[in-house]
Amino acid sequence: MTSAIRDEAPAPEALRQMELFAGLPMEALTGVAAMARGRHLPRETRIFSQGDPGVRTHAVIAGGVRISQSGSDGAQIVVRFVGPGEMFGTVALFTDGRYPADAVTIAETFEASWSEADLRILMARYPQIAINMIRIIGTRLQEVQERVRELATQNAERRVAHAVLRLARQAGQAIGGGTAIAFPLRRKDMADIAGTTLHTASRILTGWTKQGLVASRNRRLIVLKPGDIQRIAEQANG
Amino acid sequence: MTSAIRDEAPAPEALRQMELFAGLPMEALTGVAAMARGRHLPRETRIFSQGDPGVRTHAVIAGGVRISQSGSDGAQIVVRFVGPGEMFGTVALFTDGRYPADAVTIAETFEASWSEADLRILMARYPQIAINMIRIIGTRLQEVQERVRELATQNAERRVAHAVLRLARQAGQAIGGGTAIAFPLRRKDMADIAGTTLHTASRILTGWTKQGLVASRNRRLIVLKPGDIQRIAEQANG
DNA sequence: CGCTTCTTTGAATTTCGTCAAAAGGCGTGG
DNA sequence: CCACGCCTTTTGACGAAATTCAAAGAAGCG
Repeated sequence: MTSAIRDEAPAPEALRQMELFAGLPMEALTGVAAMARGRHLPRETRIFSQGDPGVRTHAVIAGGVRISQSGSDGAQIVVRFVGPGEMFGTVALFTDGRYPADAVTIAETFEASWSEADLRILMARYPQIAINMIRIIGTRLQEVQERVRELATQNAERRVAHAVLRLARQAGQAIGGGTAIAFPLRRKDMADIAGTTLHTASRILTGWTKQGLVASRNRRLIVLKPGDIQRIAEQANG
Repeated sequence: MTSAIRDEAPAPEALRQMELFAGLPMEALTGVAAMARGRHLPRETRIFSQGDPGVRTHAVIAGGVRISQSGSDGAQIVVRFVGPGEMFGTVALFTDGRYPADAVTIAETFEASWSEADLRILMARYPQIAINMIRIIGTRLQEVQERVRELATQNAERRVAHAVLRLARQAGQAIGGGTAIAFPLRRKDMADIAGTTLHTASRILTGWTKQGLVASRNRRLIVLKPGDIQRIAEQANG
């Protein structure tokens, strides 16, 4: 199911919030908005698949998207979750013209996208856009690098702790006595994020639940004691 | 020891080979060369350290550089090795102004570097540079993502196999009956690249040596049967 | 030639993934 | 509203893989 519920251009004001277009004059934003394609998509809709040609750069205006990647051997990881104001599908831009991952909505979502050609025109006219893009990708690269170090050096519990903290920071909303992660997460998702199996992830999370560090309400994880989780994330192995 | 042996500006012709300045007119290259700072550095020289402020973008003209990262807990990984024509230190550009890793020469090296301010001027004048930069970082991001998947899903032997193949592709030179990796690698380096311990790396490599898949001559690894290594890299776990 | 650094190897231990199965939730359709 | 089936989560037992601990050999360097 890839059909849009309703199509419309995004508002220039919505673009102003986005890092890619930060620091642009209003007249530029109008031009950017004119080149955008906006789409409303229902939950669990595939936006693009690994290997698809004809790359566009996407941004979530509202809702959320899961980016995942599967290798030739079928093993899968979740690359990240994308929330409002964040870009996705930017990596393949100006490289090989194929998406390197799958993107699927995890809730009803309004997204905007631009073609590579249009973006090139915009960048030539407003170099600030290119610099913003470099900053965005550079930051992402650092984050992924961080993840590599985690995977290479830390045990499963620490990795899950990091993943939970990252999600809470990225998509946390305060609720009575804790921080809830906005979107529903299955144990399998947590496992794919932390680079472990759903069994290990389940064991760790139920352990924490029994200690009162976290709680789950209908698929949504609630962090009750961020300090304790932080301590787990930082403590040396063993 | 960070003292340069000898300083000089890089030749515009040397820049033409670099991906960052691909597709630029000669007159532009002259301008780029004028803004560069070139340095000759002896072996095992630290170019920058994790956390250093005042970020510049660097390129190796000749020689090689090891980029490594260590976490707050002391655990260390090798991010990558940088060879002639490749850039490094680009990630922090336009972000937080601090280097995210350590860079140390692994051989006598000639490197060039540009300040963030100069690069910004160059990009405003030649947007192609910005687009090249985006492509370079985007490609790197994909590679690192790949590594994340490897670490999350593959066992140590497969990861070492991937690491060896990557190095051979990047820095391999044909010698009698095999491909030698140009720079000296200790077991600890291999381990840090593959995300394991030097003990495990040693066991795996001596195993391969006994089977005749690889050989070592004074710290340099020689790949004798790339096909067999490839098979190990691709075979399912177990 | 002696010292330091790197590599190899063995044995014990631990972590984590695998196999297997039960229990819990949720929505659908009767 | 209840019963059924499907999907997810939990839990136990087991085994394989890799880290840790320990120490001996080998190689490079002054």
